[in-house]
Amino acid sequence: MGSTPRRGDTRQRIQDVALELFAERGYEKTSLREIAEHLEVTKAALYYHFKTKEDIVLSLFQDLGRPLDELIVWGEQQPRTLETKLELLRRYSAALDIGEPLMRFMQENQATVRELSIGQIFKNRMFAMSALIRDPEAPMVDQVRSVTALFSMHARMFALQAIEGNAEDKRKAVLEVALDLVKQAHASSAHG
Amino acid sequence: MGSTPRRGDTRQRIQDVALELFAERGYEKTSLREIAEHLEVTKAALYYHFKTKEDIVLSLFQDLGRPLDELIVWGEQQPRTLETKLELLRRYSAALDIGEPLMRFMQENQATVRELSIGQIFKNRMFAMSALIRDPEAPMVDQVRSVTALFSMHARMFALQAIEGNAEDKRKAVLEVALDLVKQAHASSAHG
Amino acid sequence: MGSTPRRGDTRQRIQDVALELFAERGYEKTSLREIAEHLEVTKAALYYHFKTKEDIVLSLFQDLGRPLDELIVWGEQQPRTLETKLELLRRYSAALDIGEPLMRFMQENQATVRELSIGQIFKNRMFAMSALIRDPEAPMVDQVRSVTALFSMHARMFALQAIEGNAEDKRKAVLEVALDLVKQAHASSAHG
Amino acid sequence: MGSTPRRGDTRQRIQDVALELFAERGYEKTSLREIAEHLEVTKAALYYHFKTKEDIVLSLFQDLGRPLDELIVWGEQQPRTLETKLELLRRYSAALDIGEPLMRFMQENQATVRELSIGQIFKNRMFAMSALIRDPEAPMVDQVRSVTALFSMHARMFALQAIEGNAEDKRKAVLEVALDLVKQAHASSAHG
DNA sequence: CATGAATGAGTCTTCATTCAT
DNA sequence: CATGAATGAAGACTCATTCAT
Repeated sequence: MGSTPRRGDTRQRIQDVALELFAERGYEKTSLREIAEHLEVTKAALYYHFKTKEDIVLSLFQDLGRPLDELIVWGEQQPRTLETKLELLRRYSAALDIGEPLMRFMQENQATVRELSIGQIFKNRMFAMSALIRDPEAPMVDQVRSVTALFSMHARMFALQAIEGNAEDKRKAVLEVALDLVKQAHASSAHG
Repeated sequence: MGSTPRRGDTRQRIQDVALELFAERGYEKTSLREIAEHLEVTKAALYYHFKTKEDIVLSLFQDLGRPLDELIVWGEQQPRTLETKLELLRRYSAALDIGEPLMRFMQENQATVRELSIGQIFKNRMFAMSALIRDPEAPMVDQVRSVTALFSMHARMFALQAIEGNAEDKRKAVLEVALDLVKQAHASSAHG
Repeated sequence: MGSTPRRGDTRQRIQDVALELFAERGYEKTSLREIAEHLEVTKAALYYHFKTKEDIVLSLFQDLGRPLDELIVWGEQQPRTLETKLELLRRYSAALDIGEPLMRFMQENQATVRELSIGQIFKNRMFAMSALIRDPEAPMVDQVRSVTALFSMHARMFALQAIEGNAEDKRKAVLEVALDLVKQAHASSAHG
Repeated sequence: MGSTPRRGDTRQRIQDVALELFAERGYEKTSLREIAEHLEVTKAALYYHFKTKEDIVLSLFQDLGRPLDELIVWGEQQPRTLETKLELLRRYSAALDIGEPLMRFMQENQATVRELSIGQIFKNRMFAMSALIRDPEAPMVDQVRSVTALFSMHARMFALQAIEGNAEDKRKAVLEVALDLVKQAHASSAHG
C-alpha cells in the first residue's frame, strides 16, 4: 500500500534509523528532526517512544549490547584456559558482526559516548572483556598482546579498508591474527 | 602577569586550548564560546585569527600532522626492507607521542572528522602509512598483521588503561608487540 | 483577549508584520527578532512557519503577486489591440492598490531583491508586462512611451508626494497620464 | 609598477569602490571588509579617511550630488517658462549620466537611504526639482505629467532593459518622451 | 499514538568600530 | 598613513524539549 502505516513497530524503526544515522554522521550532528524526517513522522512522535535523545542511544546500547553482556557472563563462568580465551575471541568476532553498527558508532563517537551516561557502562564492558582475555600476572608484553588481540578486531571496520579482498576473508584473517596473539601471550607466559 | 595581554601568541594559544578541548569533550560539543572564555578573549577575536571553527581544526591538523607527513616521505624513500618497516614503527611510535592530543582527537571524533574537509587527507595519510608497512602481494593474514601492528599503537591511548603499569613501559610493550607482528608477517611471507 | 493565543493564523500574522516592516525599514535592517517581538512570539516560532528569512519574502511574493500573474495571463489571451493595453493599465493600477505594500517593498529594496531568489521572477514579471504593453516593432520613442506608462504608475508611491491632493485623485490622474501615453504610442505607430 | 601604492588618492579610491559596491549589492550587504579587500588595504585604513560607514555614503552624496544642486540653483534663477523646464530636463538627463551609479544606488536602496541622514536631503532635492518643473496651480493631471517626465528618466536604468537598442538611443528617446510630457502639461494648462 | 505549535538556550558567524603602535 | 588585534552587539539559524489536543 505504499505508505502503509506500520503499527507497533515504530519504536524499533526509530532505533534502526537512529543507529544508522548516529553511526554515519555522528551523534551530535544527527538531529531528532533528521531522524523524524527519515521516518516520516514528527519529532514529537519520537518523544512518545523515548524520553530524550540520549534515551535512544541508551536503548540501542542495551538492546544491541546484550550479546556482549552474555558473552562476558559466559566467559566468567568458564575456566581460565587458553581454549576459553580463543573461544571468547571467536564469539567476540561473531558478536561484532551482529552489533557492527553499534560498535562503529561507539568507535567513532568516543568523545561523545564518554559524556553520555552509557560511557561508564561501555568502559566497564571493555574492561571485563579485557580481564577475561589477559592474565594480570603475566609480563606486560603478553598482556598487551592479549588486549591488542581484542582491540585489533575492531580494526576491520576501517583500518583494513586499504587491503583488497572480500569482507569475509578479512574477518577470518583478523580473527586468525587475534587468535595467534593470544596463543603467543599464553605460550610466553607459560614458559615464564 | 595575571591578565597581561600576551602579544602575538594568541593564534598559538587558540590552537592549544582548542586542541585540548576538542580532544577532551569532542569537536561538536566544544563551542567557540568555551574556547574564547578559556582564553579570556571574545569569540570575535577567534575569528580574527581563524576564518571558521573548522579552520581551527584544519590548522591543528596541518601544524601537528607534519611529523607524520615527514615520516611518510622518509618511508617512501627507503628500500622496502624489514628493517625499514621496523624503523617506521619506531618513528611512528615517537610521532604518536608528540602528536598525542591530535591523535586522540582524531580517534575519538572519527564521525566528525569524516565530515570535515580534513577527513580525506587523514584517510590518505593512513593509507600511505599502511602501504609502507604491508606488502600487497603477501597473504592476507600477513597484511592484516602489518596493519594491526600500526593500528595497535593507537590502542595505548585508551584500550590499555586497564593494564597496570606506567605509560613508558606500556609504550615500549606496545612497540615490541607491533615490531613482532611485522616480523612475523615478513617471515611468513618470505617462506611463501 | 489581550494576549489570547490566536490559533492557526500565526503564519498569516508573520507575513503581515514582516511585509510591514520590510516595506518600512528595509529587508536587511529588519531582523527576525523585531518581527518576533512585534508578534510577541519567539524567533524560533518564525522558523516553525518559514524555513528562512528569505522564505518569508518568497511567500509574500507568491501570495500577493498572484493578482499580477493573473493579469499577465489574462493579457496574453487578449488580442493585441489598443483597448487591451488600456484595460491592462487600468487593471494594473488596481492591482498596485491591493499589492501596494509589496510593491513599495520591491521598489525600495531593489538591490536586495536582486540578490534574493525572487529577483529573477520579479524581473520576468516586469518583462512580461512590458511585452504586453509595447510593440517591439514600433519606433523606440513609442516603446519608451509605453514602458513609461507602466513605470510611471509606480511613481505615485513616493514621487508624487510633493503634489497636493488626495490619494484617489492622484491615482486617477496617474492612470489618465499613463493611458494617454499608450494612446500616443499607438497613434504614432499607426501612422508610421 | 604592479602594486604601486597610489599616494594621496586613497580617499577617492575608497569612494569609487564603495559606490560601485553599494550600487551593485546594496548598502547593508556591502561590508567595510569587502571594500577594504577590493582596495587591498585594511578596514582600519578606511577609518582614517572616513569617520563611519555612513560617512562614506554622505561624502558620495555631497561630492556627486553637486551637479544636481547646481542645476537646482540654476533653475531657481530662471524665469518659469516652458523653455526653462525643457532645459531643466535636458540638463537633468545629462546629470543622470554622470551621477548614474549614485542615482542607481539611491533608487535601489530607498529604504536604506531613508534611514540614513542623507534621506531628508535627498527628498528635499527631489522636491526642489519637482517644484521647478510643475506648476502647483495647474490641474493635477498636468502636474502628474510633469513629475512623470522627471521620474521617467530614472526608468532607463532598469525598466528599459527590455527594449532592444543601444544606450544612447534610449537616452534620447527617454528625453524626448519627457520633453513631450512637459510640453503637454504646459499646453493644456495654457488653455485652461 | 501522534501532531501542530511553540520555546529557551545555544550555535556559528559577521559587522562596524576602536586604539595602540 | 596605515596596520594588527581586538571588542560588543547583533545576525540568522538549529536544537532538544514540551504540551494541549
